[in-house]
Amino acid sequence: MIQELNDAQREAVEHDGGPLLVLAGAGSGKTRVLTARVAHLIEHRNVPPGRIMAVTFTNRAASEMRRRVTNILGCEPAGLWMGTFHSVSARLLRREAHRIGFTPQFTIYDEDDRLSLIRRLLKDGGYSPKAYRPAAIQYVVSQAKNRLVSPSELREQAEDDVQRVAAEIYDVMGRVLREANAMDFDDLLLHPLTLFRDYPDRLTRYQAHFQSVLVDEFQDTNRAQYLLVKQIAEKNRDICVVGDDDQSIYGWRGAEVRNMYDFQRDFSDAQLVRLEENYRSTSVILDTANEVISENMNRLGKTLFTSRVGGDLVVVTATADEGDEAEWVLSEIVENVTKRFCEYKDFAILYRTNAQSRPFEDVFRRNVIPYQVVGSVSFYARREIRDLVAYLRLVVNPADDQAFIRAVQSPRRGVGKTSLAFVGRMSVAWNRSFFSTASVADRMPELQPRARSVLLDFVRMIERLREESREASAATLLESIIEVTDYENYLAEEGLDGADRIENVRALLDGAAEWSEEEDPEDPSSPTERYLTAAALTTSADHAEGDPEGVTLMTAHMAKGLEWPVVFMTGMEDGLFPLSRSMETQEGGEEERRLAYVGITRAQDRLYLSWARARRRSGQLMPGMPSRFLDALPPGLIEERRTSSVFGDFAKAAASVPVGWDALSTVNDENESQDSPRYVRGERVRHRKFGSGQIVDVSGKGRHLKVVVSFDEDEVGPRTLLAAYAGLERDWESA
DNA sequence: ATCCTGCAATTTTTT
DNA sequence: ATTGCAGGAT
Repeated sequence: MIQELNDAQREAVEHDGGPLLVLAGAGSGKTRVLTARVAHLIEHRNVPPGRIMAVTFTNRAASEMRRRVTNILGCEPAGLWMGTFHSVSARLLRREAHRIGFTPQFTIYDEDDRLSLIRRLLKDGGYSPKAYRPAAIQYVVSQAKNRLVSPSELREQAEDDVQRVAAEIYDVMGRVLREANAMDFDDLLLHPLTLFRDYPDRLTRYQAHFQSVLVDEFQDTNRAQYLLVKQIAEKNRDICVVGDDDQSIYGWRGAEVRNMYDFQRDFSDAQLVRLEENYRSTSVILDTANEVISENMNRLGKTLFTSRVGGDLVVVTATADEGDEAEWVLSEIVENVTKRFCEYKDFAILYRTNAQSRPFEDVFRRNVIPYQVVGSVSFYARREIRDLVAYLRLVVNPADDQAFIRAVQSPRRGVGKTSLAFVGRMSVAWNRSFFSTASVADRMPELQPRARSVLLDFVRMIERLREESREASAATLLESIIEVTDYENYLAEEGLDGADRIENVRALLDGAAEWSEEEDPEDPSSPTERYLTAAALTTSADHAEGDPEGVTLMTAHMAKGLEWPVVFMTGMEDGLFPLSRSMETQEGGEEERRLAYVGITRAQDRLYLSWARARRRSGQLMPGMPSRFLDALPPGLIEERRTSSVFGDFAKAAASVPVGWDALSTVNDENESQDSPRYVRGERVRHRKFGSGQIVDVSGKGRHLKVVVSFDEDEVGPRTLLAAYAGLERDWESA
């Protein structure tokens, strides 16, 4: 059943035989068009699902689209190549791996793996990670890859030392990754291009295979991504790209809006369809959005309209600080829920940076309001999860040196820096993996006898697991890993912290169990390999923490493509939104404006904007001025408010701030006692994990403030906590 | 030589 | 919250 479509939407859905560019404004039914088109291809043009490639940018968007296509068709479209660019590429590369010097078991290195690899390579090359920050090197290399710049080209272009070193690391890293049978995120997009260049018959095959190609969020594609879909679609020329230049917010990741112009040049017969009717927002909200975006110079230009004329005014509120802001948001939500019969899940709180979620979480928890945070700390980033995944990776791909380095040291088994460094040197000398080098440790008299036997035991253990892996699912394999490493005991020895981690391990097993069941005959890779692919490509953004029926908290970036009846855009201060770092270039400035536009257009019925007169950033109290995006708003569309705290009710403002920030100490020492919440010996506090307790000692200042808390729970006892990270609250109940 | 403790740095946005 | 480093204990 195809839902009702307007003329432009129908044109895009049913357009047959040729390239199609859909300029889809915010809320114009873009996802509906894409899903309807996929369903249309399958149902009415008899295209087998396995010959359709539909790529999106986030896993969320992909699963949403799959859900909706399933809904329209009434059954799961088996074999459909639908997913993120990275996951679709990974699937393709697993089949073709051997042609480009990999095995189908190749590992995907995530950002953390790559960063620690860069650190290792810097040291091997004799560069100090202090002088050449790995993060900076990684950024330069990644930008180069995204722009299809080779190591030698980067070296030629290099303007400073960092870039020269980056070029060298880029060069070395390419070889090291290949030897480790591993690819990083950028490689997933680049290797298909290499494959097609070196094996034109492969390109011909995929060109013939894919009858139809669809691309969502086309404005966010980088050069490699565009070339990939362009090449695949060049033969059949049935390619449909959907995008909105006003919502291009990933320039920092290499996205080039230019691809939208190039599409029209490369496919000169491309049909252009504009979706300009907005079905989401009231005209008040839409006019506000248009006002904000209209100040940008570089636009393709389009006019959005809505039939939902009028609507509640946009509320712009000045608050005292981030705690006051959070309390104000809370009170508006509570009022809306009681008076307007909204549900908590109708609300979203958007912010520029992840760090801003904290005050909201504190206030919601204190008032027992259900909420979910999307994308703060990734499940897969936790130490215990990374440890176990490292074992899994090593079992599947023995050349994965990063996995070896991690697994062999955790749990501690007596292999330390020195032994590991020696194995590393030998592995470079012999041009073999760490694992294979370790397997002949008995022939290395330079190693301590103890290290020798430990390494051999470790190698044997992994090999036994590899034997087992032929039969076993990812979940069973993980269970074996946990058993032979005695991992739960290792965690249990860490005390209460460890108990929490054991819970996470159980969750990992549950997640892996689901993967083991699915089987896809089209796909040559084993369930375990596919599980690892998913684990590597699943980011924090895919996992919401908390109550799915509650208020949603996320960054404005994450919100793209989503909508809520009521949206709060918070932290609307100059320097924060727009972020000052981004304002260094004109490009960056325009992108911030587009980000604001994205945020505003998420709202269906009501939009709130708020800013704080002062805000603690990295433990420092910073004065704030309203965002320049607020200046542009026409008076007729907005209602200005301020919280009572703004009128000098400092006691309330100070009390509303989570304890733990000794904020003013560096700004103004005299006012310290007056304005900054601080810890007092004897005060009762509560910790998320450890429960309630009493402060017995305080030391340090600013962001280094430390407190010793004697917790009531006997198992926990006294603990020293870094206030800035502990997230302590005042214990109101027992106060 | 390994491991433990304490200190410092990290975070703007994400695959 | 995690990681890596330095220095001291084992």
